This record gives sequence, C-alpha cells and structure tokens, in this order.
Amino acid sequence: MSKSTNSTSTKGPFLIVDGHSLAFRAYYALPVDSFTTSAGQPTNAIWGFAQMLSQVIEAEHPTHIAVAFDMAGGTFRSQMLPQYKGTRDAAPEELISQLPLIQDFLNTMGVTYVEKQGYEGDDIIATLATQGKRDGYQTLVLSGDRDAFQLASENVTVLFPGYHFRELKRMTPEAIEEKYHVNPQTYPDLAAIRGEQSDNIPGVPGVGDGYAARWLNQFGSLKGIIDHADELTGKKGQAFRDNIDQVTLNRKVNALVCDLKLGVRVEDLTFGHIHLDKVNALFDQLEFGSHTRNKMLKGFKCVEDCEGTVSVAGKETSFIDFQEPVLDVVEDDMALQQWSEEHLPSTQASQAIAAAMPDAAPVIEAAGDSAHATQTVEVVCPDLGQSAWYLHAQGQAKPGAEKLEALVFLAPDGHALELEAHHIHSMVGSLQKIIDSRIGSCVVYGYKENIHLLQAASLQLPMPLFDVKLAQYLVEPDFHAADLDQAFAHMMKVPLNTQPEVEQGSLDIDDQAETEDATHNANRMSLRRVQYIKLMAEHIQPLIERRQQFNLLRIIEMPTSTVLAGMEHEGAKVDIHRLKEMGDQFAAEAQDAQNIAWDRAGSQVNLQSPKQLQKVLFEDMGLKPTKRTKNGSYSTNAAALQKLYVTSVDNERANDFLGALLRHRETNKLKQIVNSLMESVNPKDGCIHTTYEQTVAATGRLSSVDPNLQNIPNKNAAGREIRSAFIPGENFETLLSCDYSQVELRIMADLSGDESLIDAFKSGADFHKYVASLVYQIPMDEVTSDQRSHVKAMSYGLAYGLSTYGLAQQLNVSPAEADVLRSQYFSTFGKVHEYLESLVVDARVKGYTETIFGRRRYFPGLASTNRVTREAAERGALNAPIQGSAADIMKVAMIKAQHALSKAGCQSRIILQIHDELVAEVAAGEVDMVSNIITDAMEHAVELAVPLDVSTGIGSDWQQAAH
DNA sequence: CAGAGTACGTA
DNA sequence: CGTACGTACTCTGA
Repeated sequence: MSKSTNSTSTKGPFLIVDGHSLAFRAYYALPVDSFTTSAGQPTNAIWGFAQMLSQVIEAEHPTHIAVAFDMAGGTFRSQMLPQYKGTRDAAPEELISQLPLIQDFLNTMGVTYVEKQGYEGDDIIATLATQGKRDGYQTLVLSGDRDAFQLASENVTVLFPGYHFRELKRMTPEAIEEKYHVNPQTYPDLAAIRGEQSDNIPGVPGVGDGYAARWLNQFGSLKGIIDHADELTGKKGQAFRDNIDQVTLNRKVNALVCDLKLGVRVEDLTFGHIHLDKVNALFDQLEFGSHTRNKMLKGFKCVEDCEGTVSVAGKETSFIDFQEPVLDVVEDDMALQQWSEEHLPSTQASQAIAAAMPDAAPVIEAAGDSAHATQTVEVVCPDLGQSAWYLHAQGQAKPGAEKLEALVFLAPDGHALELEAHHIHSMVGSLQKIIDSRIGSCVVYGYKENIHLLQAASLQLPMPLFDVKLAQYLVEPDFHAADLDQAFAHMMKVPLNTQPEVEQGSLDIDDQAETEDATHNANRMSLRRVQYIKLMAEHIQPLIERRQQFNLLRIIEMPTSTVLAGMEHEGAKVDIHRLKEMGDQFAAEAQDAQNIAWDRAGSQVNLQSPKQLQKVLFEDMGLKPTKRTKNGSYSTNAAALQKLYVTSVDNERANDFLGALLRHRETNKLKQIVNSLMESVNPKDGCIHTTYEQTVAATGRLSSVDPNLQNIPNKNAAGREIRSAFIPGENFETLLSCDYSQVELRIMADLSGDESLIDAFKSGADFHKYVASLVYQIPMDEVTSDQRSHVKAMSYGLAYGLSTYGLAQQLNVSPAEADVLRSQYFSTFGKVHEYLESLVVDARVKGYTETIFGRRRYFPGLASTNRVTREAAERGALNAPIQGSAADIMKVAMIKAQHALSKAGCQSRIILQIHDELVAEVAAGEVDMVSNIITDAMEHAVELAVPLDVSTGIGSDWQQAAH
C-alpha cells in the first residue's frame, strides 16, 4: 500500500528508477565474492538491483515504472568539468558487465528502460518526474544520487538507500528540510558548496552541510552568498571566496535537465506484465538460489495480472516462511522428559543418524591414506528438515567467563521450548540425558560457543549433527558475520533485524520503539534465533552437500571445535609477577627513549603520532623522506626510520632522535603487549583464556583474539622474553612445544610432484643448504651463508606469490640478481613452477581454489580488468591452497593428538596453537609419552610424498621449550 | 564516538 | 611491488 496518499494526485504511483546509481550502490553494498556464477560472471549488482526493485514494488504498488540509465561516453557535464567522470565511465568492469544483465532483467519484468546519448540518467529522471507531475501522477524517484533531492515536491518523493543498501529513506521535501535545513529547490546550491565526493567534485574545503545550510538560510541562495561573499567570516569564509569558481561550476553541473525529448509518455510506461518463465530462465542463468529468488519474486507476485508459478528447477517452492513455533512450557523434570519424547526425534532415530556418521578419528585415519582426501567416501548428510532438531544457547560464551542465560529447543514438528537459567539448573540431569540421547540429530549455530555456554551450566555437549556457522564458513570463507542475526540476514538476503512477522517493515523509517520489558524481549529474540538456525540450516545443507564438504565439516571442523573449546576453557597459565617485572622494565626503557627523543626534538612530540613525527623529521629537521604511505604522506615506519638513521650520521641531533625513536617504538610495543596480557589474565585461575576464531581466516587457519596469543614476539631476544611468562598450569610440570618445519614447502613438494624438491626433503639434510647447492649447482659444503639465505627467502616467498622486485628488496640485491635467482630456482624445480602457475589457472577456470581436504576459497578478483585487483587475487589464489592445506593438516593433527592423549589416559593437554606449532602442558612423568603422541599425530596427520618433520622442545616455560 | 589510517607483532 | 591475521594508537569528521 502506498504511503504517499496525502496528495491531490490520483494516478500512479509512477516509479522512476535511477538504474545506474542503484546498480552502483548494489555493487558496492554486496560482496562480489558471494555473488558470482560458476562461469565467473559477477551478479551482485543485478541481485541487489532486483532485490531493491522487488521490495519497492511490493511496498508501493506502482502502476507505471521507468528505469533511466546513463550511456557510455561523456555528457555535457564532463565537458564543463574536466575531472567530472560520467559515473558510468568511472565504473569498474565487474559492474559494467552487469548492466546488460540488469536490462535483460527489466525486459523480463516488462519494465521500460530509457537512456539518451549525452545525458545522464538523472536528466532522464528529472524529465520524467516533470512529465509525471504535469500529468497528475504521484511520483516516486528511486535513486542513490543526492542530486535527485532537488526533484522532491508535494507529488514527488525520492526513495534514497541508506547506509544499509536495503534501507530506503523517503526523502520528501519535509525530510530533506529536516536533514539539510534547506528546501529541495535549494539543495543543489548546498551540494555545490559541499561538493560530491562520489562524483569526484570538490567543494569548499572545510565546509560541510551545516555551514552551507547556515549561509544559504542567511542569504537565501547560492547567488545571494556569492553577492555577499565579503561578509563571510573566518577560515571557512575565506575558503568559500577562494572557491567561488568551483562552486559556480558545480552548480551548473548538478542542475538537472528536465525537458529532454525522450519520445515516451508516462501513460505508456505501465507495469504489470511479467514474463515469469523468462525471469526464471534468467535467474537460472545467474544461478540465483531458490530462497533468494522467491524472496525477490514475492514482491512481483503481488502485482495483479501476473500469472504463472514461481518455480525453481521445475519444483514448486515456498517463500521464506517464518512459521511461528508453538512455545510450550515445562516446569519440572517430568514435563521436560515428556516434552522431549513427544516432540524431539526419537532416541533410536537420532542414534541411527549418529551411527551413519563416522567417528572423527577413524575417518581421519582413512583420509590419511591419501593426501587427496577428497577421494574418500563422502558421508551424506540427512535432510535436516525431516529429522533434525535445533538447539540455541543464549548467553556469554567468552572462555573463562562463560554464562548461560537460556536454552531454546526447536523440534521438527514446530514445537519449541525455552528454558531460562534458573530452570536449567534444576533440570541438569534430564537435560543432559536428552542431549546425550539425541545429539545425533541436533543442529546448532556455533558448536564451540555452545560447548562453552552449556559448560557454564555443567552440561556437556557432544558432537551434534550439523553446525550452521561452520558450514557457512566452508561455503563462504571470505564472509564473516559478527553474530547469528547478521549471518541470517546475509545468508537469507533479508534486512538485518527485521521482524519476520511484520511485512514491509523494512521500508519504515520511523521505527516505533519497543516498550516491552527486557526479559520478554530477550525471550523473543532467543525464540527467533532458533528459527533462524533452522532456516539457515535448510539453506546451507544442500550447498555443503553439492560441494561435497560434509566430510570436511564433520571430520575436521566440528572435532576441531571440540579441541579448541577445551584449550580455551583450560587456558594458558602465566607468571603474573614475571609479566609485571617485564612490563615495568619495558616501560622504563620506553620512558628513557622518549626523554632522549624529546630532548633532541626540542619539543614533546607524541612519538606515537606519525603525523607529528613527519613534521619533526621532514620539516623541522629537514630530513629527506624515503618512502611514501599509500595516502601520499611520508612514511615513518621502522624501515623508513632505519634508512634515515643510517643516512643521518653526520647530523647528530637527528641521528640521536631517530635512534631513540626506534628504541621507543620497540620497547613501547613490548610494553603494550605485556600490559594487554596482564589485563587478560583471569583472576580466578591465573590463566589467559584466548578465543580461537574458527571462522575468520579465509584460508582455513585459526585466529586468536582477546588476547591474540598467536603474535607473541619471537624474533628479537627482548620480545621473546615475554614467552618465558607462559608456564605450566598447577598440576603440570613442563611445557612441550612441537612445530612443523617447512610445512608449506613440503605441501608444495607433494602437490607439485617435483622430484628434486621431494628428494631434497627425503635427504634429511639441511634443507635450505641442500636446495641452494642444487640451485647454484655447487657442492653442499661450498654453499655460502648468503646463498643459503637467498634461497631460503626465495623458497618462502614462493607461496606468497613474491615478485622479483619484492625479493630483491628483501635481500637487498638488484632486481636483476633476484631475477637470475628466480629463473635458476624454477629451472631446478620446474614442476613447482608449473604447479604454482596451475593453481592460478585452475582458479581462473573454476572460480575457486581447493585445499587437500576440499576447503574452497573463491577469487572473483581473478576476472578483474583492474591490474592491482587481479594480481592481488592471483597471489591469493597461489597462497590459499598452500596455507589452507597446512591449516587443514594442523587441524587434523590436533584432533588426532587429543584423541590419542585421552585414549592413553594422559593428564597432559594442548594449550596453544600458533599455526604450525602446538604447545602442551605436561603432567609429571608424561613427558616422553606426550611428546611421542603429539609428534606422531603431527607427523602422520596425513601421508604426503615427503615426510612431515616435527621438531620438539621442553622447558619450564614457553621460551625454554623453544628449540 | 566510530572509522580511517598507520604501525607492528606472529606464522 | 608478499599471504594470512589482531591490536593499539592518533586523528578526523559526523
């Protein structure tokens, strides 16, 4: 129903769409990564466009629609303003390629689109809006271009996408006045003063909407301000006077032409005849999924005269259906038992499902038979809708501070149960029984978080059937949602925080504040979230199935969650006094360095402010800058400072300053690290409980947050000292550290099948020295340390897509020398070269890369016409399968190690993972056994063509355990 | 007060 | 002009 009924117009609404601006907004609002067909055609813009159009049609029921497009080539504006780019010409190729598809889409929708050489879509819109007004239509202009605001009037409303693309703001004259304090007619004056960054139009520097509006209201119009320019005070006034020419030009450019000859009449632009079969055919071609498609078509379907069935692959489907669950109440154990028997899948059914699922450890044994685990039998995931129940735990999942607030169950029959904390406590026994007996058919969002939450109530959560969060990570590793709600919004392509039961709610700008009490609200959220999990699970399960990633999910990711949850829960013990000592010492050194720096600088510069440092170094001291930052300013990073330091020996004051600054940088950083570690120590147990993020790193690695224990200094002696604060826990004796040597290179050797490299690893000799002797064709004992380190850098650079330029810079040699090294290297290891090239080629063909366990990462950037973008994607495609396979292998090793430790009845446990290193705390008398178990698990996580080498060390702290 | 920019720690 | 991360700090503009 139209919301703009307070007008004298009776016809319409007439919807005018700024095609290009909308496509542009959609393109940048939606990740192109997740919207690309298997043939590499990006579809994010068309999807967003269609989605937005559908939403507006559903909400506004327009009777007439026109879509205006820019045409390629300049306009009269680009002639007036040289830096003005016709927005279309400035668009990225990935967007341009979608414009014809958008027009195809409009054709299938029976929507007319209009373009005119030499003019922009804006002018067409202005002309149509003028015609609509003249002919008595209630008119809506859908545009992300603020220039359209000048068209707003009693009968013309501009629909403007907000920060979130799908949130439309109704820009009526009143709304414009409220936001900008000027009327629509004056808006172009304001825009001319302020400028328009997106169109590359500079305004008056330092003057924003506020000042512009103040002046406009004081003098009535831009012309008025110019006439009284002398009266403007302050810096901003002067800035205005300095830029009058620019502003005048801006005003000419942003005036819209409203009397074009378009050859169409509004009455001919009727909307209503949709070619549904063609829409479906196009959407098939674009590989739009069923949920998203139906959601989108829902809007179009409500149009009268529209016949046909919305179908996907010939199958009748329904729209996203938020069926309200039946919320039951149980007060005691008995009722709970009864409820579970009545509504949850039977124990037998759950166990049958569980029986069909392999145990993690044995399957990994099977997978370990071959590096190419994708060839092992793929376990099939049962259809979730029929046989699964859903569990959602609400509360705080931070390790060491876990708190369970509520548990929500959703049964396959639509019955739901919500238990609050006090209930849970009194029913722990029966709850555990229910969970244990039916875990085989349970679906969760975030297994690891759920383990923590349930543990807070003394409940133990065995491995469920399916984890939506991990599944989503496997399907779209480059996307990371902050929470369940965001994940839902993203996966289902619906606006965030929209009440599912309220239709068309997303177009309201005046949200009514919820006045219900907090508890009730929290309950409603929990209930909604468990529904979200169900909908997401049903959406994502077929995708996992189609990609054959259920094994990866079941035998690697989910068991990894178990291991990580344990590590996080136990934490790593630290010597707090030792930390305090070090912190004080670093603080004193930093202070000392700062005093010297301040003395030499002659002022109290903030040494942590690059901006202030630039002034001191390059202005006051007159040093010659070396490197620029990407922003154009002069870099003050360590590398740049080091160079300055070396070249300023004759300038004592500057030299002293730089030396002190470098020292301050280093010690201050260490001070920060120590401080943050101290703040993270849990006072209850003296341990640091990090959180390992299992769904963040796009390659499949883990990351560590709050605090990050994967970047504790290790390169310099001073920093490495911090590791000595990590000690065994109370009932443990020593720390054991095991790390892989050159895993990534070994993976490359295996996957490339390069005999020379394989032999290099099999030889067991000093690897880099051995490789150097091959590359330089000299005996091993003649390899110089320079040669060894150059070859070492080359080897490591391989997996990063290192350029010869970068190599040269790192080795401090000429690019020519680096080039020679590279060709020598590749002629020695020809298959490695071929393999690396093939990674990129394959990724270009398939659109994604794959690790040895079938973990994918998509690279839409490979098809980009932008060199920087494309080459970055190429390096990513080179690196992802290698880094990712190493991550897979480490995960398998962790699972195996933990399995073996518990099987052997060891008390010892893994406490840290740093990508290629595991740290364990070892109980008395277990050193040899644990060392063997972990080493074995790591060495035999998979069998490659080369051995996996693990080096180990023990000590009374982490530093000593290093080797 | 959030976000961009810069810098820097790890594998 | 080297991949993958997380954190701390400053400065700026809504």
